[in-house]
Amino acid sequence: MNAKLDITQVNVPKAADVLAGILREKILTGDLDEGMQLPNERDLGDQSGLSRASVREALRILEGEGLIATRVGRSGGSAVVRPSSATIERSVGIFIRGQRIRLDAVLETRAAIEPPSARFAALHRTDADLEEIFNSHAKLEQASAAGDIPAYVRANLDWHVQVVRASHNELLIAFIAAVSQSVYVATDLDGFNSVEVRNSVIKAHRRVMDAIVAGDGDAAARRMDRHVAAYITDVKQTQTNHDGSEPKEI
Amino acid sequence: MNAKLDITQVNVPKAADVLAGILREKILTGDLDEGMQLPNERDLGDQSGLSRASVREALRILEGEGLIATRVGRSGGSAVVRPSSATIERSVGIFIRGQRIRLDAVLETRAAIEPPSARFAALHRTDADLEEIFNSHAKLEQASAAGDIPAYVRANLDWHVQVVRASHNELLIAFIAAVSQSVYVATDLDGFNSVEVRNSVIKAHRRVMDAIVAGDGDAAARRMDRHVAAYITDVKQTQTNHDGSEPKEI
DNA sequence: ATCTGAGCAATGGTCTGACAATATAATTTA
DNA sequence: TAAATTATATTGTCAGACCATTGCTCAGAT
Repeated sequence: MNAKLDITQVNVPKAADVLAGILREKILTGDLDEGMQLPNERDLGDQSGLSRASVREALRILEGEGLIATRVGRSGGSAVVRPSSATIERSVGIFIRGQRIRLDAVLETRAAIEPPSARFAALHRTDADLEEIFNSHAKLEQASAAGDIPAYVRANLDWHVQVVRASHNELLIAFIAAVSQSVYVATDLDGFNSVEVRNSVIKAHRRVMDAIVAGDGDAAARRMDRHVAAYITDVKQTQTNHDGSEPKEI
Repeated sequence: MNAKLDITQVNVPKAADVLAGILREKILTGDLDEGMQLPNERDLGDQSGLSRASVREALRILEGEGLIATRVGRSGGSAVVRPSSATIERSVGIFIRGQRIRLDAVLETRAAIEPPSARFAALHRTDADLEEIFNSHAKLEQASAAGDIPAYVRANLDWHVQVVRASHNELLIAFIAAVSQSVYVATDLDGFNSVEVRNSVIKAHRRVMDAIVAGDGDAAARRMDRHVAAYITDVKQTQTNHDGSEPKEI
């Protein structure tokens, strides 16, 4: 009689995946440090016993994960790089577009993350952070006065990112950067961003900045919360004015 | 004399990147819908004028982005899939490990996201959501009573994910899932998760669940905020008790 | 009619070898 | 010394072959 075995699924990893996994661990554990050069593709093939095609596939995986960067030419090759928030931004962007996440939900997410981020910003900000935030706001006021809506929208989003950047929490920064990227492509509506809306945005930003300068975390969180809530209201208002309130996708 | 041109950088996209970009757009715009089969690699090569190696590289890129899934064998091939949060989880995990983000910062991020998520959960939860949350909590109590710490930690994280899931905000769910994944591997300390800590966690969860059942967003947010703040305090306490308070990496 | 098994066909997985494109290093030349 | 040229090391791309895996087909047994 046949024995009853408890085997879940026969695992057949591809050669490139295995090699990528080995290299990934070496990189993430610090065994291969930032800036270090990997052997060239032919040497990697010899060392691993794989063909150059498989080696290239493994390298391409790591490149997609933002762990290495590859250059052609003499003294080129693959070098270890620090994974940046760019990878997160890319995957979040694909997720939003692929899942057809509605603009409402994206704004809701931003509204959830920004107030606590503003609190951290008020508590942890340095003088350099303040300067960045003020710079962004100056550009915002300038673009608003000039009526340059695209520049205004860009400066607006940049201001929000700068505030979160002052929190010095890299994860929150990455999340906000990723989400903002998607908000940007969707809120450049004309009809929205009227003079009245722009002026109230400027006032709200000033109040938040006051709290951050004063190091008042509670006030910063509260004011940011009111600001983003008002923003969402404005967006919904404009959407229902424009069209018959069909839910907006990105 | 040579003209002075204002060219930033000569762009030399690789063949595979171009093809991947084309296919990516077709997928994200819905031109290629979920479940549809792509042509096989040889046909794609013929249609695009590229070699099979380049086609494979393009497919590998899309696979890494979670946009297609490839199977071998007859009637295999590459099919379009919905990008899931798994891609975000992977990139966030790599980001945390690669940037050497400290456990403090990860917990801080979770503490920022969960209270507003609990608010949404209280406002949007369905009966099915409540059942999932109660199930997770039941497992938590059971594991705690049995003294099974690993199961307890897993149930604990699962409970938090379930709460956020009740918010029905896919982005927040993805972020929490990604962050929790990293918290899990780091908070399975012994010494931590004592009986006293476990009992206070259970009480806090009950209070949060009461608010969610009642649909009281403010209370849910407030109680979740207190809960995660207490959790962070406990973790820090344990760390300083154990060793000389060296900051913990993941 | 239905089950069983052997073979067949279609597809991705891997390997090999070659050549092209490119960017740096080394050399030559003015 | 500085500029131009050549050499070289490296990735990028291609073509073709064969292997591995999976599902389908169909003859034959029950």
